[in-house]
Amino acid sequence: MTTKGTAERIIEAALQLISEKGYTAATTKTIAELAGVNEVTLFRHFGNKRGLLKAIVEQFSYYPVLQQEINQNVTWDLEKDLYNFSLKHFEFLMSIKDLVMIGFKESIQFPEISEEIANIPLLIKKELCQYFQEMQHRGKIREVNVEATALSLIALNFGHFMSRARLGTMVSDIPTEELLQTSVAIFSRGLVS
Amino acid sequence: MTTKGTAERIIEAALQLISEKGYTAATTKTIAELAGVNEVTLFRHFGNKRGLLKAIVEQFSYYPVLQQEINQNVTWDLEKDLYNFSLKHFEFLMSIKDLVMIGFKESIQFPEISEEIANIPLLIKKELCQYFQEMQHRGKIREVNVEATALSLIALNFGHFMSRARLGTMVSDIPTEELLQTSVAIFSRGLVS
DNA sequence: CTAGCATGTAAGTAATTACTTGCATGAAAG
DNA sequence: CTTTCATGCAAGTAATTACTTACATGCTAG
Repeated sequence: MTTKGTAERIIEAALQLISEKGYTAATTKTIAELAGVNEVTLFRHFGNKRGLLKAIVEQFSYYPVLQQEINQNVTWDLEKDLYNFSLKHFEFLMSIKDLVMIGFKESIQFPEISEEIANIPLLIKKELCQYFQEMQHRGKIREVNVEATALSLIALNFGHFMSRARLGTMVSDIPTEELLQTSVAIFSRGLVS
Repeated sequence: MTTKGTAERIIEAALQLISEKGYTAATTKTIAELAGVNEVTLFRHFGNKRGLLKAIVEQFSYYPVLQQEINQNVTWDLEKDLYNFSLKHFEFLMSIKDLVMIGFKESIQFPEISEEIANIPLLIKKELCQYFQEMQHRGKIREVNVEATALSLIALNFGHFMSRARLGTMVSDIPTEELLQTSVAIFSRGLVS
């Protein structure tokens, strides 16, 4: 089907441009140009500009979260697990970087988006809480507020992601893996009893 | 002088609207309305719309960074110092929330802004590196990559800030102080030798 | 009192924007 | 071969946008 191909190309172009310039500044004309499609084709597919954004958000909500991948590779070795998770978390965020940026840029104008992107940390928090609770039962980490702990690790990874995604190497040129390794090393040492 | 008053009101209105809707979607008309000023007054003060943004960024760069405040209250008690810093860091980011948001929203369209906002973490990193180095000399923390450590703490606080600033209590309703306290407790425990 | 200066008001302009309509084309499917 | 369907192309529209010009008003300093 060539139909699906063009629609996808339009969505990709819109994703890129809206994440770069914002919803209003990304005009339907430039989106169509980038997609290599006539502007009318865009309206025939999505009705209007908001329909395009809606399509993006829908694609967003169907995006597989890294839940399974986290649970599968658990070794119950704290530092190893947290490093593996943080790396996966970081790479996941990078892979949906454009979507995350749109979410943060247009969250006030389009509240639906805020709800969608808030789902990601919520799901991850849930998984992490279960993991930390089990680690507490096993006596491998000390008594802490598991929710606050989970949120802290998420914030840590998200902070690294935002720094790299928007500022690149302007703040530091330490390789991402090394950065994550150091932060996870500190974090896991701070959790062991 | 009423002049200064109006210019400031226009900047404030622009700050709010551009941070909410983005540069393009925040029209000069709505900015003038929010400032309670005629639209032409805006152009008489700043020439054109970009001049307004420039004025915002300039105000931004003259903003006092929390450097002194960090150095003044140092007790060389790791957890106490880091909590104090994290709270100040968080409150500082919240106080310039609109500016930070503009920085992240328009960093691609207006690269000058990126450079300005990248300065904040850079300055803070420098201060933190000095602190951690001194703490290492005093034998209070173990041998770690101080730069990566500083960046991690900054990322941690920034992550908390972004979560609260954009998602509010959607992700969690734990009070900010409690969150910061937990994350700093883990972080500082992970640093002690 | 008056001269200057910041602001308001009214009106307009050229460009851009989202979106529409009508028609041509070409490829695939029956 | 013909019908259907996705797309391209040309042209246009109403609304909005950044920005300008000309003139009126009111406050303040000398």
